[in-house]
Amino acid sequence: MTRQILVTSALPYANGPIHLGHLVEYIQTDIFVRFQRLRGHRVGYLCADDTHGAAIMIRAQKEGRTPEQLIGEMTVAHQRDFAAFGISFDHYGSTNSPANFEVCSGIWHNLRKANMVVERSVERLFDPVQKTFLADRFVKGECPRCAALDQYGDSCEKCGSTYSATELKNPRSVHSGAVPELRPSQQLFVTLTPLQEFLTEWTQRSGALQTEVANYLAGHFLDKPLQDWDVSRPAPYFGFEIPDAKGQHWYVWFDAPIGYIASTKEWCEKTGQSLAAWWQNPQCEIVHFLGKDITYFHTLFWPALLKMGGYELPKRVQIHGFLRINGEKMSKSRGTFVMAESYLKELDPSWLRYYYASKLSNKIDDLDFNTAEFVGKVNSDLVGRVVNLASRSARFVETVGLAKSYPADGGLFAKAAATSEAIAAAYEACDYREAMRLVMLLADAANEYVDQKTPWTLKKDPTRAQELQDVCTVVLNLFRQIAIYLAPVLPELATKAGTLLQDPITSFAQAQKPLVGTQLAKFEHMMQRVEEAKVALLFQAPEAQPEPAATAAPALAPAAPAAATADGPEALAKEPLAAEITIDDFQKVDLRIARIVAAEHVPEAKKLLRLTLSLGGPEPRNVFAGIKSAYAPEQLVGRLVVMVANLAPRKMKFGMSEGMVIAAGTDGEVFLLSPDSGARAGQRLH
RNA sequence: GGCAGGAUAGCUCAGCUGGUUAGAGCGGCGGCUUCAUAAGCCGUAGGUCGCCGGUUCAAGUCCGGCUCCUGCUACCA
Repeated sequence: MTRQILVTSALPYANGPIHLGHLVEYIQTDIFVRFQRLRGHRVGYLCADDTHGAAIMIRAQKEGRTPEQLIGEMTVAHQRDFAAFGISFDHYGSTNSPANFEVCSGIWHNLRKANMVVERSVERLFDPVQKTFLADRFVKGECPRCAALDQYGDSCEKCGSTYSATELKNPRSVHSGAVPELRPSQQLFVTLTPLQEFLTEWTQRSGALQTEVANYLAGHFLDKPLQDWDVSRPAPYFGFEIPDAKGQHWYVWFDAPIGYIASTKEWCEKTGQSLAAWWQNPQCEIVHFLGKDITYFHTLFWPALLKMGGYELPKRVQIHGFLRINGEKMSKSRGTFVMAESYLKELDPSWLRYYYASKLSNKIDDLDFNTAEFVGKVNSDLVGRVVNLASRSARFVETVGLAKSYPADGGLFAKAAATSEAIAAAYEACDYREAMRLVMLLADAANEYVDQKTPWTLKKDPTRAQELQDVCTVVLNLFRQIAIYLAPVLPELATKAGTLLQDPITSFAQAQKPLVGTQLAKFEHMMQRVEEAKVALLFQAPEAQPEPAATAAPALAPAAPAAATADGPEALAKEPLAAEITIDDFQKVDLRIARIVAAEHVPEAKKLLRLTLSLGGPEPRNVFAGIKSAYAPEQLVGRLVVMVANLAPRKMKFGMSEGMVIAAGTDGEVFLLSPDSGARAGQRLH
């Protein structure tokens, strides 16, 4: 039976280029899509750029252009990278499209009709010093239930009760320490509680989710009433203005997943299909691929939107883990944040497709890119075992072609044909690792056969020409089967195999019947070996890159610009400048040079070190600093740092913290500041 | 600390509803071959299946406890 399958990959954010981490997902999805097409199913593979939100707006501002210019440039870059890796979208749209606005409006209309948009003026806590509304987590006070001190505005860590920030007794702004005022704020919420039962049922019993994911949702969100979802953002905001709420915009996470539908809509209009046939058809299987970081948007909010919008829910949400590089998190400073574009300069996309396939399973585990393993898999599996089959047989029969009828092969072809369904089941389950293992076993068997039949000996005896042709016919057919089974992963190899054997590979079913009597095209190598040095170069830390000559690949030199620094716009884009302040504001902050006289681990804390800081005077300060990940206590003792000396003392789990040490860095990076030599502890910074 | 997952050969991982001597690939070691992109084939050595206890005729597989690791989250004032 022909199935109809709509497949999506998560929409990449238009704020940065595609990197190797993204590609895990797009390659995983593309393999699934190509597999389904080879099985003869009707597939739509849709994606788009995710373009809205404050980050895009702010970045465009900084770069002195419009958000539209920024996202226009980015989508070109994204699609170029995807194309280079063979990602075979049927259509690639943008969330900033008329189609998306239309679909968003339709869903919004239904939410309104169902009274699921809660439009209310909320009394919220406002910081009169910072002049901003305060999120729950930025207010602390006494728990209204058990009167525990120093609790956040959303829940009490002592008694576990939840409440709203306005219920806190003696609230304080976490930013300024000021007493917050109550001020009205106009907010639009989508309330999910009417769907709580439906979502519980769907997540726990539909079979659409991996079990870890279902458990995560059950224990994290569905065990208590789902909170209303704040979907409005006041101007200025780059996004769609909400049609019935002047000055308010849909939050980017509202319109981003809807982009799946909008992209489908554009595709349908372009190709004369009906959108309803894909999104409102219970026979159509909707499959989403995404990373674990965006699980909850896709398994709670998104199903709710689909349900209310009158669309079908996904049959499957396939979630994968993150990419790690040689056992570590990807990191810009270590040079492991490798852009797709950098990879493409020296390496073959097919290699990465196969490598990821050989590692991917149905689990949410992270996937580790190991340089040595990558080289091994490409050179041993692909070149040594698979492609080599053609190399060691095709040349013997270049002039005579394949035998007229398929010779006896001891059941090899039949056995490989019988493996077809097991391989297909592994692809279907996204257990590509298992699929690759099964295929490599076939390659092993074929290589054994070559060894036993020694075609090179047959060649020397003209009377055994028929035997030689028979043996090569067998080997080339076994090779072709493998190329068919690998076609979802390695479409280019399939094309080359089709060209060599003068019979294009278009279907998985072709593996069931041997090919006979065709002529052969002139033999050409189908895949190059990879040099380890080239792969290693990819992951070198930025400062090491200007010296490629030290490696075995001197030809690479021109590619790496010998930049004097690694400065770039990323840091600023990630954390935009704060609102302007006056000199008076600045002078409220008393920054001092301090000497670390003692530093020690806090055994129970994951991120904190306990520092004893001297300002030169008699009373040292006790400060907890979240720098454990980057500094060992021994290396800190004696050095000078900058501290906020007049910060209100704060009671922490492990004791009082009497100040704050200044450091730069995001995403786990930490860089302490040091004064030039000559500065003394206790001196103020002006 | 809370939640979710994991811990099986040097490395990456399989081991379904408990059942004979625990598997694969890579790597190591030894040999064979030379058609092929220094590719291929054969053989071999490696494991107290994290720890403790329990259920059972029988546990890597089930139950309880513990240790460690990963992710999310909280503690980065």
